[in-house]
Amino acid sequence: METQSGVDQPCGMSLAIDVVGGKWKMHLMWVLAEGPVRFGQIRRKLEGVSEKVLAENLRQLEASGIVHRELYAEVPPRVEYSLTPLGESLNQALAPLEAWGDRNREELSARI
Amino acid sequence: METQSGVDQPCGMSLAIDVVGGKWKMHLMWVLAEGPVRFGQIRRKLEGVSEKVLAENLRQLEASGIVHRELYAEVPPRVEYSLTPLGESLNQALAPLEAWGDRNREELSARI
DNA sequence: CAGTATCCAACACGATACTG
DNA sequence: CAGTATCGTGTTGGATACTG
Repeated sequence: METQSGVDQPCGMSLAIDVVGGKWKMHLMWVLAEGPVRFGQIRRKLEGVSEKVLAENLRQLEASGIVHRELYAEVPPRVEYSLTPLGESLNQALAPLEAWGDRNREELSARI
Repeated sequence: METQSGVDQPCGMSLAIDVVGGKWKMHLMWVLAEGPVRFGQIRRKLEGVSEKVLAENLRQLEASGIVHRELYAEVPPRVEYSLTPLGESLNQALAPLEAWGDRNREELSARI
């Protein structure tokens, strides 16, 4: 991750982007929003992501205080990921952006 | 840019990220929001960006229909960049995310 | 099951020089 | 002034094999 895009006084956007930037974190938020999920479940929902990258992204979101990781001492091991309150608030803030993308889906798909 | 992060049915977020992803486009939106600006002005406001990268980003935003490029046939040449209506609407959608980053600045700066 | 360890490829970014 | 052309580099992501 490219922490703090070299701009003078980091605006809120910079911080947000540092948190959810990259190819998968946004999709991850989308999956996590539906409730606690296990590692394998996420992999299946986010078709195309490698184990390495998924693990990395989860660690980063965890470090940012967005995701909570609950390890159950069982055999076989079980781990559940969920959003923290901060993560929930981020999801709220993300909603308008998603709505925007939906509203302009036609126009954008044609151009990108 | 990483168009269409390989997920089945692209959610609105994917589209939005494809548009404003990368290190500089968000900051660019921030600068453009204040009104028409010239290439050199943008360079000075976004300290650290190279001419090449700035030009690339502007071209991409232009292609996405977010930015309008107005060329004045003068000597020396003058070019002004501004937000299109679509760009303005994107800015609106971005606002909550920025507000979120501002609200949680303390907490995030410590973690990232 | 839930990861970690490696290795590799693609690409975004950066620095610099040059042009209409 | 407003770019384009080139070249080099670091980071991100992908594929695969292996482990507690």
